Amino acid sequence: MSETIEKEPSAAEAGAAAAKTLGKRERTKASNKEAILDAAREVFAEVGYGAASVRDIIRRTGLASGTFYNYFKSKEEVFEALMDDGALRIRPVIRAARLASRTFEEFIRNAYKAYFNYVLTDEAQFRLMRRNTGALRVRMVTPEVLAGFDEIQSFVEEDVKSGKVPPMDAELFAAAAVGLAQEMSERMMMRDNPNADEAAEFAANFLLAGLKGVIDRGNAQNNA
Amino acid sequence: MSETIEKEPSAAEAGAAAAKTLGKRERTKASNKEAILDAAREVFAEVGYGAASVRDIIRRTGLASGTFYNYFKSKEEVFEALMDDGALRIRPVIRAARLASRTFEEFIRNAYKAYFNYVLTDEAQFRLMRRNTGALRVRMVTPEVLAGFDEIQSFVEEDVKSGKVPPMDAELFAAAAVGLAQEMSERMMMRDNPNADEAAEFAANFLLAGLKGVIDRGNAQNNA
DNA sequence: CTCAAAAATTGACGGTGCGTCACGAAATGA
DNA sequence: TCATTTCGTGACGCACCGTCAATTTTTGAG
Repeated sequence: MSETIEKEPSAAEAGAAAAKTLGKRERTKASNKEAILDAAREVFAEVGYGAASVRDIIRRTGLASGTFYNYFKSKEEVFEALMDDGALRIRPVIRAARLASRTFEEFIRNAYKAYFNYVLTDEAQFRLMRRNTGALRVRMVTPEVLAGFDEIQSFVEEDVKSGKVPPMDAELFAAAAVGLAQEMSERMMMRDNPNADEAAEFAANFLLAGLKGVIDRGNAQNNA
Repeated sequence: MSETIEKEPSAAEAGAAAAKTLGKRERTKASNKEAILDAAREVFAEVGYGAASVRDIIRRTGLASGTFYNYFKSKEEVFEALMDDGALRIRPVIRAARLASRTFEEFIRNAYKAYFNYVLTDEAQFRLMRRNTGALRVRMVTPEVLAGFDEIQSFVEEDVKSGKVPPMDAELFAAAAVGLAQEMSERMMMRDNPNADEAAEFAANFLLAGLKGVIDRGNAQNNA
């Protein structure tokens, strides 16, 4: 917890391009963690979660087996970290969409667009997912992403409170939004020429119309 | 591969209530498999997939460890069998809904109703699922169930062909239907007083309105 | 620059669970 | 009754897991 300000070491030496002025400790720690995450991503993508071993992962980093456990408690934990790591990149975008959007519709369109594009962009995560499909599936919509989508629920709840929208089951609606994202993104990814914007538009149209339908039909049983 | 017709054994003996006239071989094989499946369901539900061991499972049956492998190839296989076993109970209902329904709307309503009720009914499957939520999640919508929902895609495709509905991306639409089922059923199950019919109605209204919305908005880019 | 304390790395080790296999028991049907 | 076939058994070898004491590296103060 030393909050002491670092003094430039022997200066120069040029050395690594690491612009950050950090102790060597901190630097190798960060790079090791990154290396382990990268290796894990590869291995999980290649052989699947079940077949992957901690040793397989650590071997690729050149580190010793015991070192793995300085960074992660178990195979499961590194896997979850991997998922969250991916999610962390999309989460702010969804949050930004939330803050920037005055309309619910605007928010939905932006959020889906961001999400679908992210899914397509992240090549490693893509392969990771492809490899892990079965009875035990990877949660592409991780808790982190979920939290992002939960903004949907709160948005709906606000609109309900302000009377813009009749009382309805906001939780189920948010679940629908998440389910759409999960399943549609998965199918989209499997295609030859995936088009994120198109899929996002489809999803958004679907969701917004669905909302309207639910309201019109009067699924207004609120349980609050 | 003996296709020989079974001759009544020593008849009578009354014996087990097993009405079926089967050789003892077949009978114990069936009951063993059932016992293993039951034990596996319990164990997975109690400690989760990761922590469950094949020995934990087989121990509850009183059988020897090696015997497990006469019935299943691995832990993963028995898990999948468990999932399919559950799905097998709902699949015919969805299929029946498909055959009995002349309207797409009718089909959707029946299918969702059947699915949500199934999810709530199957206590063991319920607990199994509750226990297995995380980055690695259980596929409540198993491949078997998926096949049932794929009827949705074919139904839509038919309607497209017959001109009832403008050309659209039936695959993405079906994905949406599946995603709804997966995520909404999960949330529903976590509630204190789950109401399957209500949730099913919500989902059906949502899906049908969504379909309309997608059509109106002209997400008509077909890729066939 | 030196050196002792702190922190991180290492790899060998004990333990656990997996899947196989040779053997014995049970069922089949001639 | 008996040979054949099928199934159950549990010990065995193997691979992986997570730990830990010893070792190396880094740190910061003198």
